[in-house]
Amino acid sequence: MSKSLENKEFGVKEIARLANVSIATVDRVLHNRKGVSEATKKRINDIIREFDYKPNIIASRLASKRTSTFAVLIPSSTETGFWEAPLSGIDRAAKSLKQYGITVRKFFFDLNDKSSFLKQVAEIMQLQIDGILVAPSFIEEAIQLTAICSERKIPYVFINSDVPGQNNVCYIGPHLFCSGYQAGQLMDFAVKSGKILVVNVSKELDQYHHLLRKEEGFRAYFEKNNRKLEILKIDITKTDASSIALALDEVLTKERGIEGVFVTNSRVSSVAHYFEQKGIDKVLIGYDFLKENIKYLELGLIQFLICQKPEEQGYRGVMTLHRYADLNERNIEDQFMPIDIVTKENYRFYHN
Amino acid sequence: MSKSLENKEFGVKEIARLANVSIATVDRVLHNRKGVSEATKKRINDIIREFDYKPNIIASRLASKRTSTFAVLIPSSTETGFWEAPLSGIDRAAKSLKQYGITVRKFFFDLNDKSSFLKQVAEIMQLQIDGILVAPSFIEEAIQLTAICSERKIPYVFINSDVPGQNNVCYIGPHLFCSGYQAGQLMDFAVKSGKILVVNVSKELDQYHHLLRKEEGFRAYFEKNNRKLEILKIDITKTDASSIALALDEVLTKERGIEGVFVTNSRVSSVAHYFEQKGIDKVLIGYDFLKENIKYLELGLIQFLICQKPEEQGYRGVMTLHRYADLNERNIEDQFMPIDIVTKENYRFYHN
DNA sequence: GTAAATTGCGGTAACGTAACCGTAATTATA
DNA sequence: TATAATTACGGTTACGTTACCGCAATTTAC
Repeated sequence: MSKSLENKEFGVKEIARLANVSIATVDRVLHNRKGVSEATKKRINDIIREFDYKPNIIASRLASKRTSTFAVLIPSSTETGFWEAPLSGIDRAAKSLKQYGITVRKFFFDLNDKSSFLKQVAEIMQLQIDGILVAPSFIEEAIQLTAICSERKIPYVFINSDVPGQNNVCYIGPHLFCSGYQAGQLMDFAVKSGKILVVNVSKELDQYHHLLRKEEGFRAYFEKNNRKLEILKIDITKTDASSIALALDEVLTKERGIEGVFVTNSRVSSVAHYFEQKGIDKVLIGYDFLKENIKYLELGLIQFLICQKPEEQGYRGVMTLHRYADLNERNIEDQFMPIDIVTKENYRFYHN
Repeated sequence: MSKSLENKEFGVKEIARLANVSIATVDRVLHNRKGVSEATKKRINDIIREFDYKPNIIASRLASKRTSTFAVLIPSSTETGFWEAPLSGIDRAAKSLKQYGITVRKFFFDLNDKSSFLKQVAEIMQLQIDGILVAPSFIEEAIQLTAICSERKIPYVFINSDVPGQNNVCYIGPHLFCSGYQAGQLMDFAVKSGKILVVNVSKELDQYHHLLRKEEGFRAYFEKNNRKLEILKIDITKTDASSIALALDEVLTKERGIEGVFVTNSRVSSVAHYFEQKGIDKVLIGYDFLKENIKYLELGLIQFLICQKPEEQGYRGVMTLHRYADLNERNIEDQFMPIDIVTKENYRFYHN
């Protein structure tokens, strides 16, 4: 409500006055366009540094009418619906950046089809783009993308899964190993004796190594803490209910005394469904705040869900591109999501 | 990097043209200042509605040089250091709003001295303020504040603890009952038999009823789930180590078979310290992501900490004032913080 | 019936930055 | 040496909104 009165703000005009040049020249220096002699450039830069000039980004945006456009490349909504949350975070960020003239264009690929990824990349490259937020689900293909981006000097941020050493702005997503480790501790709390079963459910080989990292973390917990429980595992490479039932039937009849089950991804609801059908009561731990999972959490068939803020991943992803491309921030750090423990009692308050 | 070319943006100029008036008149209508006949006002408003005019807030802020100032009124850093986190969130928000000409002024009161609260209120009221973020630790005094604010039409947001029915913009903080309920579930997981002890540590009567709400939630869990554990409780009204040791000594010698201890606030580290000294090993659950607490979490003396994003409370508090006062949002909902479960295995990733 | 107040509105200068256009002065080219 | 190209800079408009100043026309007061 109040006006800033005293504010003889220090701006280009003042710099120009002090340097005995026009504001046009100051502007040229600020955007290091050419047409300024080294001498005046130095003079101006000295003043800028001395007075720690910070441009008024409001006026800047108004004058330039500059609009950034970012591309987002993520899987289209999958069976599990996992990507709905990041998408909604992306939309939230897009909405709040819209008023500053920033546009977000969304592109989707099919998780079952690597070529669809490259097709979308080609599509994106047609456009004038100031940055890309990408889920590098396919490693080879993701590396191809980074090559193109590097050539065109387009910054890119990885979301949800990482491909190390790719000169990306940063990574935003879970720390897989540690989340598995956390699952180990929870399992240890809930199961006092008996065997434990690790279940990996995944059709895609590319996804499989993510699951493995979680399993490694899970096992590491028991090792580090000298818990000598027997840990079994099965890989289920089909995701339909009957395939899962079959696989579980087999292992549960063969192996007696399994008290806890750890599903390394959001497919935990399938296992819960199976338990419900068969009236089995075991400690069940899995991943992700999905409707189906919450249903079984509520029913008491799932004890813990580990969630990693998928919505926020999307939001942060876009915002990070903004910080890098529009606000010129550099040295942006990787952003590991918290390892949230969601239970029957706190899920209502969970911010995805 | 690209410019918005086609954008013949629909603005006041266009409205003026369509309504056959000057932009000055449009501006008068937009800010419903007087000096416009009912007829033209209607004409302009119709156009505004028809074309769904949205003002360019960039230009608006540039032209108006309007700067908001918000006051923050929270406890000065306490023994436990709890308020450092909200404060850092407040600073983070202040920093990112600064470039838009928004100032945040911080005021602190002493949690042991109600009069210091009112003194700071008087201080604030000297200033031109566009909103207040306040921790209503003292109920009576907080109500006095709201009365003054209502009179002066200053909006206010409550943080960390609520005083219902005060016409505040919204409340931002934990849902105490539910967080206690969650603690109940965790305790139930970790303790299979034996008695449970609830410990309330607090000097201030005003704070005590917050603790009670958590205790109620805690007990409610066991009741709802038909767990017939015996739940004992003690109130400790002094916070020094020896007072706490004395009280715990007494109850632990009198009552045998206590397996779990629930401390209803961040004083849990004091209990952990006592356990460490005496070599006692029990399940210990408490509150808040504080250095001391994390230390004992790391050492395995505390099993679970329930945390409610104090940093984010501060951040959201300021941002909410901004949304209300600057962006003119209305009907802002209460923002209950998630009930985060922090363990030895995930605290490194916790975003406070 | 004249003076004073009020109403309704238009013109326009800011706000701080961006960037186009023009033009001297200098340098390169023929 | 005349002409073209380049360099180095200034002047100025534009971005969309705000808000001040001012002026007719109308209404009210005396």
